[in-house]
Amino acid sequence: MSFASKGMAATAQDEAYRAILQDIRSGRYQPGERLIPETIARELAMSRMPVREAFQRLANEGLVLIRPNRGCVVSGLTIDEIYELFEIRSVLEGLAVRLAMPRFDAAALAELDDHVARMHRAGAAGGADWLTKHQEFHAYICGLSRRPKLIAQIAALHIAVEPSMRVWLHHVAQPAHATERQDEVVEAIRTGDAEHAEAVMRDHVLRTAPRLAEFLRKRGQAAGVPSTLPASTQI
Amino acid sequence: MSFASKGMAATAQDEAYRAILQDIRSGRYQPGERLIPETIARELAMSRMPVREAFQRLANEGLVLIRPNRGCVVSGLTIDEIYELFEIRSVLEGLAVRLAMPRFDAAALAELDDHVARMHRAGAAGGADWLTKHQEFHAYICGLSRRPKLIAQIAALHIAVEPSMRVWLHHVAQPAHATERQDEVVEAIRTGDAEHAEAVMRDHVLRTAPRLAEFLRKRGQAAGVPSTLPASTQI
DNA sequence: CTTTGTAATAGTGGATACACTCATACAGAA
DNA sequence: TTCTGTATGAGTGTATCCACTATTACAAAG
Repeated sequence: MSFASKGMAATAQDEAYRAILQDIRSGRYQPGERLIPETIARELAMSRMPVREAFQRLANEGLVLIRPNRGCVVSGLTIDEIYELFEIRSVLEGLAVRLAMPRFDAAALAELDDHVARMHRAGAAGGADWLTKHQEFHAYICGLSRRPKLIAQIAALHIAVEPSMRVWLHHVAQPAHATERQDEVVEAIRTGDAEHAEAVMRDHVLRTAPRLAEFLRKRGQAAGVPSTLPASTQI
Repeated sequence: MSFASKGMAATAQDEAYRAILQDIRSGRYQPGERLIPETIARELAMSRMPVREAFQRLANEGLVLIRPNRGCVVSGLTIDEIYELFEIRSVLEGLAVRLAMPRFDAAALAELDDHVARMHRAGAAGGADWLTKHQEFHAYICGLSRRPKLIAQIAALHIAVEPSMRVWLHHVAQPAHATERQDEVVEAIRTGDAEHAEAVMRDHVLRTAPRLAEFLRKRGQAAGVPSTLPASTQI
């Protein structure tokens, strides 16, 4: 289930949130595109209000930008922002794998191998869901850390770069190429050395950034609408 | 200005957000306390609606928990959650200081010393604003990393533990004791070794956790209302 | 042809109204 | 007395309405 939400929407607002999130992740709503509450509300057969509240949540997660009196646009990422997200993800996933190390017994390692195998299959099949399998691989490792907030933060980071990753994978990259790197991570975990595993994971995460960035630069994209921070937490 | 928001509220919703956030940080709204939109709306001379949207934002930041049809409560942190937040903060601030290292010229180092001096003064005066000065110290270092999202995340973490920190500092701890540790960080920065500075910062951040946790355990507090993840980002 | 002022329109933020859910208190049955 | 069902009230979620803002198109002046 990777980084998707589970359960059913209890409320209209939640339903709106999920629907919009899905459409941003999948790329249906492109960066820079303006989201009009009324339109989406009609689509989902509800009123504007729950849609607006969904916007709030999305804005807090940085997926959308709300400017007062000027509406809501899907916030693309600049190259710098993508780098930054990968930097953050590298240390967080490094932490996660370090904390997860004590829980990697034989069963966990076997399951980890399964994940890698699934990734390989999805990659070889040229399947578009390699990305999903890749996220599941990372999610499995992070999950073993048993740190709910850490897991949530990492998940949010995966989601933030997902749209960019999708166009990248769709247009050029052969996932198979990326897959071989995963083995390094698995190997490091197998050594049992937590510090080492952390370092390798950091490295592994960071390695993707420049390749994605280069692709986006060539496409001239990713200069869309710079996302902004939640207005709250500024220094 | 530490981790406070700047500028004026452009919208009623923003005003509500700031007001509630302030009251949670200061401890006026205790963990477990229920927040009734109507009441707060009356207090701020506005309607329920912007207050509700403010709740959404606060919920996303983990400061508040919204259960469908059951209202909004201030979410205290369990001991485990406090540890987790410090763990996350340690790697993020470690990253921040590493990235900030190239920008620590003579001027920056001087300003850093100023921050430490201010902290010492506030601590010696038994001032309640030692915490603020301490946050400013960290914020200054993080700010030099020039990573907006990283800075925002760290700020959010500082805010999350702020209520607990306030009761701790108010009841027992002598900030002066904590202050001497800062010098280690400054010293490490002065060496110019980024890896070393990162390690020291990690250590510095983590050191606070057990002391705070022990205090809260003795007080029997911190078992308030466990905060939850944004329903969105689960694995 | 460009610039500036103005009108029309789309869209946003907020208030109010209404329907539904949950919790509490209380009455009656066991 | 204890348990269960019901009624009542507080509070939540959503829809609709209104006032205001911003943007666009267009017209008049330079």
